[in-house]
Amino acid sequence: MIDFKKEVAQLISNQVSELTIEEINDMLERPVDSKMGDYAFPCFKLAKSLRKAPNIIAMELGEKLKGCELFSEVESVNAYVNFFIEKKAFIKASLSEVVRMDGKFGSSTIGENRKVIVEFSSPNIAKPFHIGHIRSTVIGNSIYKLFDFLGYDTVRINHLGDYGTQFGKMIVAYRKWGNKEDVEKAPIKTLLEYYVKFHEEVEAHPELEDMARDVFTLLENGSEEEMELWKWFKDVSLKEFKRVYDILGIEFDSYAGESFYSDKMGKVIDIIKDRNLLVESEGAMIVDLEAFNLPPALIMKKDGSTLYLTRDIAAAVYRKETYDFYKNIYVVASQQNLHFQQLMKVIDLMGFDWSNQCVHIPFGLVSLEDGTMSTRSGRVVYLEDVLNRAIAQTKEIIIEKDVNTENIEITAKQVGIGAVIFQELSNGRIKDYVFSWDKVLNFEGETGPYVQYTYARAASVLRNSKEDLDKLVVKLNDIENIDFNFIESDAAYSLVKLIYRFPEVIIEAANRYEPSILTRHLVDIAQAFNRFYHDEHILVANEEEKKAKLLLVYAAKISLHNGLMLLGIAAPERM
RNA sequence: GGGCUCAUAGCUCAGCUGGAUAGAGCAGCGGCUUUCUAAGCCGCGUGUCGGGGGUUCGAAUCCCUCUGGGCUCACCA
Repeated sequence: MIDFKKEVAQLISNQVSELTIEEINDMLERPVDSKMGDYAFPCFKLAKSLRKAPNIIAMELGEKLKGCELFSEVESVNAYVNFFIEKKAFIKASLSEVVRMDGKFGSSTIGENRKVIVEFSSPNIAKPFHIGHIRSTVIGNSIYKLFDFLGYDTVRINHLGDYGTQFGKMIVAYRKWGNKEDVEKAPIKTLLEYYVKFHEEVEAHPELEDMARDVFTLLENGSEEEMELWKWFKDVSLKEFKRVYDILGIEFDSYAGESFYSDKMGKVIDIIKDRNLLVESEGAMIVDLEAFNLPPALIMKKDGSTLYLTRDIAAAVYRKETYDFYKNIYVVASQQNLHFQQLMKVIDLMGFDWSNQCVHIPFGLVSLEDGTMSTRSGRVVYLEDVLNRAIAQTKEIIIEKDVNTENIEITAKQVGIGAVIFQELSNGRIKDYVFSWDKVLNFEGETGPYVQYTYARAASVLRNSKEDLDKLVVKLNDIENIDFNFIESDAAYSLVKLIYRFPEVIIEAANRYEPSILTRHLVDIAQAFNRFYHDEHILVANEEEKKAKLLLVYAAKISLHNGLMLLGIAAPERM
């Protein structure tokens, strides 16, 4: 595809020797108002070296650049030189690209032969999968899809919280107050009750803590009875988690959680020792990070058992050895910023030059209207409930609107789940937010259903065109014979512009690990499409006009489809 | 107290590595369906961009400082 920005930079570069083409490219911007042009070059920086007023420079430069074929107009306004791309060339370049990519529009091979690991979701065994977990799950899934679409080899890892003293507590609690049937009926809910009770009882009976620690030590040493219970807890929990993943359509390549690394820490500790990093402090073994303005990293407890950080170091080393990753991405809450700073610093000090290939992608906290979520106090909104309620509401709307859809169940699921995921990916990751039923169940405006609806509209137009879709695309392939005059209106042209930018938006979203950039762009495309759809009639009698417009609809439809897919959202053909 | 982070319209938020009059959605009011899906489209905004300094031709954007919220700081994960 023609990179129009580069073309502009080249033109200017021919006239301006003071700046390199890269510098010019960086300086080029898109004017706030498209009436001012497609690209703008500000001349302020040249004022010093040319010893002229910026507006004079702009005027002179503008004169020299007039009359080149890719640009219909070059205009100087104040200190800016504004470029208007020749519309037909632009439309042709944009839409040819969509057709050429044959459904894969927006994808790339820039990541070829590079392995990217995305660790995400990572819930704790025997704890509820609540609304707080949606962030890592959905953001991580989208980041995975973005990298996958850009050609990277990807590995999705669910780093389960399946290890630690908490399981000592759980086993003690189960033995004291539990019974098998209850757990089998509602595993996580019941196990959580035991866990809560443990914390209540421990106030009056502090010896329970010691029991829990002892039991965990037994578990760590592979004691059969404890292992069996732990395995059971894990199995029933995973079954519940998978139910949620199925609804969301999310899969993992590996469920290697914390316990997976329990036998891989000795080696890591040896390296730390060999490097003279391990020092004793208050009975525990630490790596002193004071020189880096960080609190000490605890490697080993007084009693010799390891900690979360130790396991994460082992996990990183294991992953490097196993996958030889180009990037090792952790989609984990911002609460753990310090943890990851320490993790990466220790890896660095251990002499691994790949420590900077590990990247923590933090996100903000979800709280409830009555405060922070707390599993121990039972103040929690289950993710599964949110999803089911969104599906139920969608079903009501479908029935009320009497939508022509083959299968209400499937459509309701696609739209309901889409609404929840889209809402989650709408804003910047780092922001904290308060969960609100009103918000997730609102389907108007900048929402998932709005984008899906737009997609369904486009699909409907193509259906109604009475053209066989496959044949249509082949026909459209004949780009030379399409008269782009018919899609030069403001409404059509602004849609083309957004479609043109779609591939670069995907790259930016991946580079910044920020799916919301894509989410926002999809809303823009949907808005532009709806305006076009409303203002102009597509299935007109004139065959030439119809052909041009259908090509645009087709391009919009593919963009929306691929965009939604990258967010982990289905694109329904009817709704 | 130290570190990290956030603060933009009534509410929820965009605003890319500084650039031309700061933008959406929601809520509110008013329009638009003999025409391809009204989950739609169009119109209506007097914002100390938290306050104060600084850098710059130019700052919501970069630096400093203050205020306010969130997270976090040794044997949990």
